[in-house]
Amino acid sequence: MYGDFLLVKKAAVTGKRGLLEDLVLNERAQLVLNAIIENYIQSSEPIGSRTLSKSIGVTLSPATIRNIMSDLAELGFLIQTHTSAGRVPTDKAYRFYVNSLSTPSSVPEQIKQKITLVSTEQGMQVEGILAEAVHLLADLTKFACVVSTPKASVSRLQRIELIKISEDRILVILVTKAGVVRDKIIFVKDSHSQDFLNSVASFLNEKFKNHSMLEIREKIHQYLVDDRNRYHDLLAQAVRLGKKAFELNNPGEMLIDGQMNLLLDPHFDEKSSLRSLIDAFNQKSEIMKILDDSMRQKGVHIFIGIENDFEQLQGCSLIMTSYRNNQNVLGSIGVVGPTSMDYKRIISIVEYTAKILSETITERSYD
Amino acid sequence: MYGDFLLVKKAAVTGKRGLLEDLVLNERAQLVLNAIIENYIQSSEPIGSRTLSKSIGVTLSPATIRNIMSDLAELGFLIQTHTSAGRVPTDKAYRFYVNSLSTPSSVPEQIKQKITLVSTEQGMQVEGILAEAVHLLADLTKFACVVSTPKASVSRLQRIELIKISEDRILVILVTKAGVVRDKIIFVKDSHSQDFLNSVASFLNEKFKNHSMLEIREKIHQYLVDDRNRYHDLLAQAVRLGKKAFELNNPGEMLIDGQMNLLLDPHFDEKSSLRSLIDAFNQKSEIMKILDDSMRQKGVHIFIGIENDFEQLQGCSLIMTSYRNNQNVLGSIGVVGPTSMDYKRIISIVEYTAKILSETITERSYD
DNA sequence: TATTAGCACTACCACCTAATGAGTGCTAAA
DNA sequence: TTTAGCACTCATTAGGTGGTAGTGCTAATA
Repeated sequence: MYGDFLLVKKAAVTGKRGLLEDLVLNERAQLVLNAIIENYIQSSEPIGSRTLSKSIGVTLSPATIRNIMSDLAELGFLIQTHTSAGRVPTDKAYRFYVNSLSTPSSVPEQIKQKITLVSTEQGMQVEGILAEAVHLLADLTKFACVVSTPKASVSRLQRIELIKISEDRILVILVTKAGVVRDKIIFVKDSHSQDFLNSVASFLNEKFKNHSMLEIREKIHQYLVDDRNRYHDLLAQAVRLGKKAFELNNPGEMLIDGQMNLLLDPHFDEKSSLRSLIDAFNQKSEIMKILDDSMRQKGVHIFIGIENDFEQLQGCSLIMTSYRNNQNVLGSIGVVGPTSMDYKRIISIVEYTAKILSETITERSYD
Repeated sequence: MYGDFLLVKKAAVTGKRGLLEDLVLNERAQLVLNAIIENYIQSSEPIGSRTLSKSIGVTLSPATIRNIMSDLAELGFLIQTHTSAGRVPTDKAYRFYVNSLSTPSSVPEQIKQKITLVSTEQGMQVEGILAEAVHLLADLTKFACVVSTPKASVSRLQRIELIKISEDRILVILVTKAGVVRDKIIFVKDSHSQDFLNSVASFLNEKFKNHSMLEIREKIHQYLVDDRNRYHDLLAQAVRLGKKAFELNNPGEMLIDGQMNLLLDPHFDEKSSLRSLIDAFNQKSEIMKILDDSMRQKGVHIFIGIENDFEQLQGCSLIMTSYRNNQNVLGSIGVVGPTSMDYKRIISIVEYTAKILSETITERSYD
């Protein structure tokens, strides 16, 4: 009763060991599974042995296919919505499918042409470019898309400005090498003249230009613990102001576009799945976490359904990748869609968009 | 066959003239109509004479109510979805209802407590405050909410900074009195030293501080046409750079939140109305136009269904109002929801949120 | 031994039907 | 002017039917 005969020792091929990973589907089973998946991705409807036997390249009778399907179901790659219905791929099947996509399919020339960012010509800043990129991605994929703004901690200082707003408020403007301008207000006890602030700013600029925010914070900390009384007044003040200026409570932001695209997708038309989607997008911190994680490793990251740690997203698949300038990885961009998305196509589009985005931002960077 | 007997000459009351406006429903018709509307707002289901006769305060038999309803239908205040169904209010009915809401119902204390903006405590800038406000509004109303960022043209200059990025690029940072920091890059033919840019900036600051962007642009234009050769070099350069710096192609932006809330509303569950909603939110310029218009007049603006110029929004009602600092009207904020929304409640929430937002931003302004 | 044909079975779906019930409009009586 | 009564309409629901796409099992076949 086992579908074991579909399995082949992977050990023979790679020599690796594992629980299920050391077993691999035999060729015909793979063929059938892939056919089912690709068919389902297109039609969004359960697929049966009869139709499959016609659409598949090899000549296999429906009965044979039924046997294979039955075994695949037993192994957890397929499920039936009800007894007499066709089979539908599980998350496990999609994972298998995605893993087997070795050749990164290239983006069709026709779509490539659409992936261009025009905002750069309009003197727009990084956030504007990101907004355009995520909008473009949403438009092309017809799913929801997210992008995280460059992490402040890794970006390096181009310039700091201190502007006196009132007796006790100073506007801090940080320009990073990546071209991001961040501003915040700090409150101070004693009033400083604008001239004084200028000196402080130029001191900070000189001292910290080209250093990452993380480094800067460390160095300032160093100054402070070293011996604060050893420094002359300007320096002491500069360090104290600098501490406030560089400690950004800004958790990093993200832009979302095309949320509503998901509604047109047949997979999200039940009220319940809609609810969790809404929840998911309201809890930005969770999505932010995923974007952050995707920054840390190279390449495209794919989270299929149940693989998502965040429960509300377990009905979706995410495809994420990072973007960068010529110096640093800055953030990540990706799509949120149904688990039955056209992975091949979407992956390539996300990849290519990230590439164009990286190029655009690199061009824009202040190096 | 006419329902004319429901009507009373309004002329007798106000002395004004008009087409339909000089006629007003008699008291009992108003009572019935209001009851139907309020009932429908709660239940979202067509309401019949029987149920109404029970729920209404006055004792009126179903038959009588039927007569009144029939007349109201003839006057265009009610429609039937089909012959044997109850009646549903039309846009005209909602308009009537909204107009008759004389006393601006106050926000319940319980909700008032929820309407507080905390971002101001975190050194966040105006955009962050706006984001919080619109999110709050979406959360309270469970509809989609929009807010426009302060118009650059009306905001007055607090300070300009010019930062040399590369030989041919200058980063311009504009800080407005309202506390908005805007940045853009301008391209120049010949390289300038940072020192020179500092002189230009301090010249521009001195000359234009406290003036609105609109005024500044006019003045610069004046300088240019006057006689550009009459000025000495610094001034000429300053004017030329200033022209570039202050001509913002930035069309003004808006933030949207809670779009997905609309999906849970029973009125938007048909695919077609969903499509036009998605279109509506993708075409930001149209919504922007409405927000802009709402800035120009005082008070709350209500657009009910068909009253919207923008076709895609004709299935919705919009409730908009402006927010301001102590000097200027800065932008507007509002909700987009079904025509059958609880106007009384939503209006008061929008109004109160805008008030809190105005206070918060005023506090934050640099005056 | 692997594949396939045949057959019984299942469950959804689309369609029809009849019954129900909430609602209307009209008319005549109060 | 209001209301009771009555005939009528139409959406909704439940029950029943046939068709269809699918399954699982078994026995025959290559």
